[in-house]
Amino acid sequence: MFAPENYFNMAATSIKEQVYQELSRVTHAISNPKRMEVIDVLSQKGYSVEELSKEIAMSVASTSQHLQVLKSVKLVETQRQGNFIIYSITDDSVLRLISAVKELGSRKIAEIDRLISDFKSHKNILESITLADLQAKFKKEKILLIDVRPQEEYNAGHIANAISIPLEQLKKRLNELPKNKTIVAYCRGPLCVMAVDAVKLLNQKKFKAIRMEDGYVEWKLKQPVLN
Amino acid sequence: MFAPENYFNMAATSIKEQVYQELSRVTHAISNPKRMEVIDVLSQKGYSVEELSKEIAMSVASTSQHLQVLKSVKLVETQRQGNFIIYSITDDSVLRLISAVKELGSRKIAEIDRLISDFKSHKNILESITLADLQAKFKKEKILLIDVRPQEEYNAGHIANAISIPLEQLKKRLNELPKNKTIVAYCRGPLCVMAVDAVKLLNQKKFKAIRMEDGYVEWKLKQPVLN
DNA sequence: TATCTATTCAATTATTTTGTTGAATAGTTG
DNA sequence: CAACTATTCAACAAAATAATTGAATAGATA
Repeated sequence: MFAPENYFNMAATSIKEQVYQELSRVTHAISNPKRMEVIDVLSQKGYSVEELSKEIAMSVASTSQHLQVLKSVKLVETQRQGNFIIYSITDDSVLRLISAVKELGSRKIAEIDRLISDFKSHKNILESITLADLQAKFKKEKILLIDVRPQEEYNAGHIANAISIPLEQLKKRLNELPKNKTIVAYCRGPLCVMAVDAVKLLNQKKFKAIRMEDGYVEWKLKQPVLN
Repeated sequence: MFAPENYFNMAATSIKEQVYQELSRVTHAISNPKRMEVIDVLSQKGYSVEELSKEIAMSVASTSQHLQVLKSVKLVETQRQGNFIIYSITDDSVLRLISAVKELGSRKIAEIDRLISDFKSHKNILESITLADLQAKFKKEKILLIDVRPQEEYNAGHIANAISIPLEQLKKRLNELPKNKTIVAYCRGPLCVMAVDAVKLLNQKKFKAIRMEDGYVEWKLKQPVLN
């Protein structure tokens, strides 16, 4: 008896359904605005529950609950450091997933376009370059790349050849910067304004400074894989 | 007064929150097993609501509702054909998103590993190659690539150089196939068993046949972008 | 071992989501 | 223009989710 249809409809269907069930657990985990934010925040560096709860403006217990959800589908992992439990992104496949969501979201949802243009006009964001532009620029002229995020985020990982000057220290450390090079400032990514503020201050002080939209995460995803 | 912190905390925070809100609408749309299945089914070809409701075993009204959710975040789009409204995937960025979810899911969720190994042992799936293997094989030996999905799915798009022999016609069309070439059969992708059945039949009839795990979607995502 | 503290669990309530049924709508075809 | 039909809307009940508070736990330090 040759009944190929049966193979497909018998147990396969139910296994297929179970697979969809499991896969949707992953997307469910990032289908909540707060959890989305958590992933984004953790993309910069590891956080303890308490520290994270401040960053996302939410009670410790709720933060913990969200983290449990993310952990149960292995989007984040834990590691104990003394009294604290540090949560971080499991690996780059998480970054790729979030990046795919962002790409689709910002390309497809009119509302996001509107929000981003609101954001930009509100912030008076003028010139800015991307990672691709940066590489081209590197070849043409002398450039100093500065990372204006908080020191801990720089320590957790940064773009190659960037030096750390956290925004809050910038004003006091102007003497460290050259006037004959173009200064490129970056921070967490397209929606972060630390680099905007840095560039504003630098231009005011007669430095030649521009902002890079992309941040550490965007750069990291473009690096060749080592292992 | 230089108070950079304010820039970040003022309106930016609320815009940031709104962005997360909007982004999570995208992931929410695929955070339901049925909608996940819908996207997967639509990845093969466009479907009318009624046709789709049969494929996913759900009432027409519910199917329509799920489609509205997917449409509202532009994951699917519509096009009228006579009396029917045909739903399809908007573009490749949707495929990339789903593919990122699948990668993360199958790499991270133990449950999915278990389901897939259940599936494989149940189906007695032995040898199979991937897309990468196929290209290498093409150079070394004579190969005939057959697409055993239903005719309409082949018509909607297929791997280059593949010929269409739907599984249900295979037995009658054995005379069209060569004995001196290796026959590679593919269908919808890793979890579809049509190619398994095809290979079983072909081997039984003394053809030299193997199965390719990847399907049309996997192939399409690897093609260079044209526009 | 005892104490201290970060984190997690449990119980609760308000809100959202899901799938159904049956009615309404819009668009096509004759 | 009338009849038909695919699709969508509306209303409902059951189930799941989110955020809070306060209690419990597990691990580290002294």
